Amino acid sequence: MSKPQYLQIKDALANQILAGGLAPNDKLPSERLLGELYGTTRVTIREALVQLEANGLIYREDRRGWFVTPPRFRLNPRRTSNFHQIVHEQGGEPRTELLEKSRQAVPPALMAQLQLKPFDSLFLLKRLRYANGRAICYCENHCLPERVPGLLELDLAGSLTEIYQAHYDLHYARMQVRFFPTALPDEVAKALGATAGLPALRLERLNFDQHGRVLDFDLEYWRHDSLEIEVDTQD
Amino acid sequence: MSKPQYLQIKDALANQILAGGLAPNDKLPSERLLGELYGTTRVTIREALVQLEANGLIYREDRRGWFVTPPRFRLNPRRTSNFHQIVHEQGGEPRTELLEKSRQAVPPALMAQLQLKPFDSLFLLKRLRYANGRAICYCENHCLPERVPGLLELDLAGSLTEIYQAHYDLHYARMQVRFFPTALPDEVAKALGATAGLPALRLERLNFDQHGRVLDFDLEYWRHDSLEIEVDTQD
DNA sequence: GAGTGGTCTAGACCACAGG
DNA sequence: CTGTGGTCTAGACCACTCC
Repeated sequence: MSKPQYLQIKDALANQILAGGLAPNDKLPSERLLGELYGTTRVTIREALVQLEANGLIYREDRRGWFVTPPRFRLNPRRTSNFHQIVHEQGGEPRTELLEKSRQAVPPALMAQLQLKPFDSLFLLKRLRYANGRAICYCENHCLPERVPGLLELDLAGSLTEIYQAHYDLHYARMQVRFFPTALPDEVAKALGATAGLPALRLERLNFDQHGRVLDFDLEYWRHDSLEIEVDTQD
Repeated sequence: MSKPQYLQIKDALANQILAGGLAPNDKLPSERLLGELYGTTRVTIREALVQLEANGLIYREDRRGWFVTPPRFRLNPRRTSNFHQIVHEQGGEPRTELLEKSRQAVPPALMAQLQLKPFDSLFLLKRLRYANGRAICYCENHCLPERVPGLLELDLAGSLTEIYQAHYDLHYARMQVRFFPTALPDEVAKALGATAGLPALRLERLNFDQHGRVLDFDLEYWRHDSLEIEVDTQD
């Protein structure tokens, strides 16, 4: 009736991390060394580490090792605050990296939501969001060219919200948000430098401007250990 | 530059499930049989299965096998609708099982939020939420005895919302909700009949009644593959 | 070049489910 | 009782990081 070995090791490691004063982003000993310390094989040690990763207590960087997860960022899906603002308010150093910008035919799945016809086109931005040097969110913006002509010529490494405001006099007045837990797709995992199959939050957002018109559609994948969400019905 | 074997097998299995017409809750072949089919060992097959589980495409029942996940239920944290109502509206058969009811001293972590003093007591309910016979949510209700005297003598296998309304003329007027992805703690996993460490959504909710007073505090763990959340800022 | 994590093999034993 | 998934061993090779 006792716990399996890997859960005992998981608890032992968790205690070491929480009580032993390991700081966020500190590196754990190597898997082989942990195997010796706990008298077992790498497979069992890895099972324990994967459990801690699922809990969000540690994370890995590909082939570099296991590290202690820093605190989550708080998100309020009802507020229109942008990524840089949120991270900055909570004491982090935000950064956005532009992976790709292009003009594409509207994906069939988005046609209805964006009120478009076949062969209408969209601006597509693929970007990475960093906090304190750690990539925590992959983000696709599908923008209506009609609303934001010339968008692709602007500097897209910052906040879209601010670009909309400054160049087009538009802002988000309403958002339809939908999200659920899943795992990172392979390509997204690669972009984030994470393991394929890492638990993640997939978030979709349909944004409207102050005139009630559809403005853009966002698709985001957040690392499961990087955020928490708050909603107050009174806000 | 090709994918590792377990990801190829994952894709193959995903196609079999999606295209091959496996219905929700259908059972997959045994791990040993899959190992033969794909010419590899159980360890590699299991790695592929765990990936599909992380995606939410399949789930396991302890020692019974792997099954195709049924569709998620949609949740709106801003609406005060209760579990039975939500599941029923979406074509499911809801059920609530009472695991435990007791009166306990307030946990220190809740004292401030519930505006209580040390040694004040709380009613504690532990319950399981089922949809179509599948346990998808573990739920703890921490209720203020002052608001709902005699609560423990009532039938607690239904909706708390309705009990509050019918017996105490109280309803939720405001909720502070907070949630984040993590893994199931061991005890919760056992109660849900799930694997320890399964990805999950941990949800905390502080509820206020129509007089603006704190009413109760909920702690819930949802299977990661059982729900999706919708928020519309205009609602 | 040494050491790391990522992947994989070929077994084993156990506890439990189901007939 | 048979078969299942859950756990574990003791290795191996590779791709990559870091020095």
